[in-house]
Amino acid sequence: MARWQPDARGRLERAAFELFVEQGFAATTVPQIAERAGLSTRTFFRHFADKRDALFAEEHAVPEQAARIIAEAPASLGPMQIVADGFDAVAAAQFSREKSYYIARHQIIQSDDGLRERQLRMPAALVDSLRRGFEERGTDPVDAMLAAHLTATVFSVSIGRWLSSPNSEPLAALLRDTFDRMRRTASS
Amino acid sequence: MARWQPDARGRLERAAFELFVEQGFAATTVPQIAERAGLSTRTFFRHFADKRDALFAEEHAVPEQAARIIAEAPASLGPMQIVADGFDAVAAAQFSREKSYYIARHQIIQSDDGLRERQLRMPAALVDSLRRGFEERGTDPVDAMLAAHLTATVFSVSIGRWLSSPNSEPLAALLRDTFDRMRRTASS
DNA sequence: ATTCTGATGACACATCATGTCATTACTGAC
DNA sequence: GTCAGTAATGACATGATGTGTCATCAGAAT
Repeated sequence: MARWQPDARGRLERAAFELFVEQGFAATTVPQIAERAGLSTRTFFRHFADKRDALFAEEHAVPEQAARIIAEAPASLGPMQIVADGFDAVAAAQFSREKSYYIARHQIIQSDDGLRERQLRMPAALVDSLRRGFEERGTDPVDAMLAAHLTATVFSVSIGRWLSSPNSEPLAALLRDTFDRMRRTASS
Repeated sequence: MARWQPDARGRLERAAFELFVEQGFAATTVPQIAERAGLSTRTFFRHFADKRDALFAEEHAVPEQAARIIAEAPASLGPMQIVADGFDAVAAAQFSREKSYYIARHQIIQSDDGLRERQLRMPAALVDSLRRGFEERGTDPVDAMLAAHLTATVFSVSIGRWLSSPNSEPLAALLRDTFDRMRRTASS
């Protein structure tokens, strides 16, 4: 038998999410989270840089998948062609929990300034990952940065549309539609 | 004679900037900033929500000017036309200090995770301001959001290019060039 | 004169975040 | 088998952050 209960990080994540739902983000303290997870406060800070981080444990998944897709794309394709072809794969692989979870999480984030700010790191990390991927294919740095920003915009706007209603269209359809509208807007 | 020295907020801003340059952001404490400004720690937190905020005192200027430009634009213009016409005015009104100041400030920000995250609020606030402005003109909400993101992208990328070298082209030229390249990238 | 207002100081306090050392189970070499 | 090494955790101390509350005092309003 292991000395400690397994999955300390996961227990902390779940305890934090539960407490944020029950009491709100600002009203829950790190010692409370640690206690519910059966761990010490110090251990919480070994797994997360701060209280907000417990809500962003999966933030690396999208940038990592994006980097893989770009690295594996045929050399003949330009950045925006790769992106257009990748939407379905990302939509299928990410956001695999129940939609109500993402909506609840979104509500927590919107309730707190610090969390809203923290969330801005997600599109920023996606831009970074995309830009690096495009640059490694030889794309001009400015063009790579622009393509990265345009792609992150499509994701941000699509996810916003997806979360705006429990009955919205599937994310993959929203990504394609937002991409088309982005192109039309850019050339208007 | 006034009871207190004037411009407490400005003195705090300058003291903070000096100390960040001298010692680095992480190594300077709020009591140090307050002492150099001749004020109490409590007064610092009356003017700024946190230590990082002292570096972002001017962050409202660009979104406010953007809102004004949109509100005053002829009703016949679409969002991207307003934006294309507004670059020169923004470049002329903002960033009026010595360029070395913005480069030094940029270096401080890049040196600290918390500051990098804090900086992400600037394009986010610009997106918000632009989106609201476009929506008030009757633009479809999704199109307004997309036009806002595209515009913020042009600003972010242009400012990045401008700060990347002390001898870069003037910001206004970079804005126009980045805008054109963004349009080409979007339709590639 | 009196009252009101607004900025500041002083103090207390909870929380956050980190440094440091001890503890304990698991691992692997011998 | 034993023993040293490693990794995760606990325990404790501490500096920094950020806020609530009340007092103080100059100038404005009346």
